[in-house]
This record gives sequence, C-alpha cells and structure tokens, in this order.
Amino acid sequence: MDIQAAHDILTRHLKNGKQRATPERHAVLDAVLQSQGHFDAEGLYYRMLSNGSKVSKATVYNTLDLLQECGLVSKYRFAENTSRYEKAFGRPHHHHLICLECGDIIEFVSDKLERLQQDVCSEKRFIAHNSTLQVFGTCMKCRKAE
Amino acid sequence: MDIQAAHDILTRHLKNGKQRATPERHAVLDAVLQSQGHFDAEGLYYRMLSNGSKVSKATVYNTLDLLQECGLVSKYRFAENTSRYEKAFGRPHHHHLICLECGDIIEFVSDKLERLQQDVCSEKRFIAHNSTLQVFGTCMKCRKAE
DNA sequence: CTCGGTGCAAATGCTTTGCAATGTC
DNA sequence: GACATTGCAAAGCATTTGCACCGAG
Repeated sequence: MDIQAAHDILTRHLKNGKQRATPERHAVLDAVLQSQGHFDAEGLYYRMLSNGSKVSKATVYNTLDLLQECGLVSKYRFAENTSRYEKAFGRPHHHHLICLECGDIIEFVSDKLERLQQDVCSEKRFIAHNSTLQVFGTCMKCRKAE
Repeated sequence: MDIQAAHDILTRHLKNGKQRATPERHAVLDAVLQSQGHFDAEGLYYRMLSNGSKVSKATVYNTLDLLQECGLVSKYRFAENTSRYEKAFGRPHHHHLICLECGDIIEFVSDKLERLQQDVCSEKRFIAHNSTLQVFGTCMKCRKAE
C-alpha cells in the first residue's frame, strides 16, 4: 500500500474544499496508516504522543472526520459510545460480526452483499456513500466456552 | 399487534432473569408500543411525562435496554451520539438507508439479505443475535434539490 | 497579510451511577 | 421482611467549542 498515494488523496481533498494542508493533518494520516485494525480517537492520540507527534485531541477528531470524507478511514459506531475507526486505504469494503461476550470483531467481505445493497439503493433512488452491516452475537470461542 | 402479548413477553423475560415487574417498566413498554418510527430515550421520557406517567430518565434508559434484550425494541447507533430506538414487536427485521443531508430514514426488508447473513454466520460459526445494515448517502429528494 | 487551523481547557450532551426511599415478591 | 428498583442529582465520558495564537497560501 502506497503511503504517498494516501497523502496525495488527502492533499487533493483539502484543496477541493479550500482547506489547508497542515503538518498535523498529515501526521494524523501517518499514524492512521501505521495502525492495525480498529482504533478510537483517544487511542490514536496517545499513540501519536508517544511517537513524538505533537497534536491536540481536537485536531485528531477533526482530521479523522476529514479522512473519512475522502475515504481514507472508515468510521463505525458499534454498540458502545465510542466511535471506532479503521484504515480504509487499499482494502476492500467489508462488514463486521461483533461478539457481545468478548468484543472480538470478525470481518468479512461479500460481493453478493455489495450487489444487493446497490439493488436496494437503485430501487429507492438512493445514492449510497458508505455502509456498514453489523451482526451482533456470539463468536465460536465464546460459544464453546459456555 | 397485540399489546397484551408484548407485556407478556416482558413479564416472562423479567421472571427469567429474576427481575421484578414494576409499573414503571410496563409504562415504558406502553409508551414504546404507542410510538411511531424511531425515537430516542429523551424523547420517550418527555412523551411519557406529558402523558402523565411518572418515570425517571434513568428508568427509561434501563427499561429500553431490557426491552431490547427481549426483542421488543431495536436499538440503533446511526451517525450521531444518540441511541435511537424503534418498536420491534410485530414487524419484520429490516434495515436502513440514512440520508446525510436531511436525516430521513428509509427502511427496507430483504429476505436475500437475511439469508446472506445466515450464510456468513454459519461459515464463521457465529451465532447472530441481531443485526443492522446502515447505508449512508443521499435520498431522492435531496438529490433533486441539488 | 489573511483567514483557516491549532491547542488548550472548558463546555456540552447523552448515559450511567450512588444512595436513600420505595414497593415487589 | 429482603432486596431489587426507583428517582434524583451528580458524575462520567466522548466529542465539540471558544478563543488567542500561529502559520499556510
């Protein structure tokens, strides 16, 4: 996955919206690109701090929204009050099975689902921007443990 | 839709969990049964107040969780920080197209989607409890308005 | 030079909690 | 009676905001 390409996408998006390319915004993007799996804004903030980046929490929140706008991160609202984010650059659109016992998240990709979703949208004359299927339940491990 | 049946479900669920059947809990259920579409906890609380029910906000929140547990209401977390609820008794499982411009929510039912979801779950050996597909985008009206 | 962005700390708003009083079982 | 539940107000938390300073264009 090309780090430069991601930064270019951000730069272009900023230019489009007549917004400025600040070092902080690109620093947040770097931190996101280094991330694995799901994370929350606070976690990213502290990871950045301990890596020596000086950003404020407010900027992290702001920039994450910005990154979502240009498709570089996905933002989810699972069961909790916390927003979860995930690097979205260079990976296919996918969905989540969320274990209510252990909090584990299983991802899956489904072309059928993507098509089905398109069908529904064109039937309702709705333009999809992004989407998330969340299935809450019990994962294999927790099922065995019971 | 049978109001009595809904109360029976709640009563049975409470008995199962060795929890008590209080008038407040049944009053919240009544308010939910009278509701149309999506609502939030605060809205339900004020509606109950103006109908003369005396419940605290805390009880409303508690009871809504209880009602979700026994499948009488569905709880959603759309884009906002507020949880949205919806009466789930006597209606098929459905999903949502959410317009980011006007906030309108379009519901749809899809057997195909339900089947697809079951397939994914059995493949991953995951036991689904409940699920929600949320498609964010622009609705027909807002699309025309632009 | 202009005005959008940043950092900080304080504010906001939803939800939960602590505790004494209440009422179910 | 015992103890789960309630109401109230206060506490918690994630997120946003206001404002003075800074720096990208």
